[in-house]
Amino acid sequence: MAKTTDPRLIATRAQALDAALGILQADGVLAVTHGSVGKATGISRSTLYRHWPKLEDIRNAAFARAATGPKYQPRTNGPLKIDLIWIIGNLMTALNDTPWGKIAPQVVAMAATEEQTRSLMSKWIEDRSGGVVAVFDAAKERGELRMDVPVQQLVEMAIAIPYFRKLVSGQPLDHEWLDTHIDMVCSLAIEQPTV
Amino acid sequence: MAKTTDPRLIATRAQALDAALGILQADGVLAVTHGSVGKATGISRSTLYRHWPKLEDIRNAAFARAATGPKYQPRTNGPLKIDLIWIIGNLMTALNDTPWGKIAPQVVAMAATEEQTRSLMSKWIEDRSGGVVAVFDAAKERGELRMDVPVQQLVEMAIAIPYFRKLVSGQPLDHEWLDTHIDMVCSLAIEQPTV
DNA sequence: TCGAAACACTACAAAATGTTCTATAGAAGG
DNA sequence: CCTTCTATAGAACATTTTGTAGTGTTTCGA
Repeated sequence: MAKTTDPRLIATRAQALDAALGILQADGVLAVTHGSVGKATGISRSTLYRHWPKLEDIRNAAFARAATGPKYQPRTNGPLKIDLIWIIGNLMTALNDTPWGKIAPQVVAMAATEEQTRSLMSKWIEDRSGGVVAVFDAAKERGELRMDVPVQQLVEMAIAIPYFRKLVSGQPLDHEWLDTHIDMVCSLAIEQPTV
Repeated sequence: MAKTTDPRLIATRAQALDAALGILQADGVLAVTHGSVGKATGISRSTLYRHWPKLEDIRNAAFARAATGPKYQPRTNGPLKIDLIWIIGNLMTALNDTPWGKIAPQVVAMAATEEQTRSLMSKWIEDRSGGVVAVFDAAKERGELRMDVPVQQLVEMAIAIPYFRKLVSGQPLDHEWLDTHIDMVCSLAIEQPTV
């Protein structure tokens, strides 16, 4: 909260949140408490309470830490298919291999009852979909897109399906899937040549 | 567990699970405990412990109770668009207006760490997608479908997007959305007339 | 060097958790 | 109607967790 450059403070927070993130991935958001983080790190509970007075605080902070990562720069040179494979491939990697992917179900659940968590999730989704919007907008500018399908709907489709597989159906997100997924999106988005 | 016809037992379980479901919707899965359910119903903790010895048991039972509902009979007469509006409209209603929709985020989270919850969720999804599969299969039989898009992918697309809106993006599932969504699915699924 | 802040440690009250025991009330069957 | 079995309520208890407060020590920054 209070901005400080004190290295002790910074180190403590980083250490605590790393541990919290680990617990989050291993045992779910229920298991993340001042007590469990203290036990995992050796940081005393009183210190943790001082940093994050409420339970949601430390949990949200752990979520936020998971959300930090490289900013994804969309390719928008075209053609659409290549750009999409790039940006959705990045999303796929994030869901498969980063902490965010592992804790996504926990975030979704807590977002249902916690305003702060919900805004954190919205922000993450917005960042992601922003890249995809850019890709489609560029394609539209190049005249690659059909006019009768709104961009927003294409974006939602491109993102919703990998999320659904990750959160709900549990089906794999691999390169084979990625290809067919992108093909589907493209066949909907691109002006069909009159055969 | 032990099958009994004792009306006391049946009444107690029903009462407890109804309360658990209410707590689940109001405060999330964290809040569902033997203590909270006991306080809400007047049932003593010892009784609740006897019915559901572990915490996950009572939570899973509440989830299962939320999943009970009318079996959705898909229309498969055709045309595809009408059938889809029916079946996806039903899904929309379920997500909007039934307990399942309200607790879905909690189920997703617990499924990440609890095997039993995961299988419960899978079953629900399977039931749902089964209806949609039937719709597309019937359309295929009627020759309404393009041959180059696999049915499984169409099903996933039809279902994933409403789930994504419900769980993640928080955008509304209303009739206006339903129409555009179905249009999109159809335009992908149906043989385009050569204009 | 000195003050301020971060930290560890302890103590403690309150609540929750899980288990066990007893007594009572209701159900089922002869 | 009587007997047996089972479900339930309630109390008691140990254990753990949670939240707060106070004390002394260490470390940072000026």
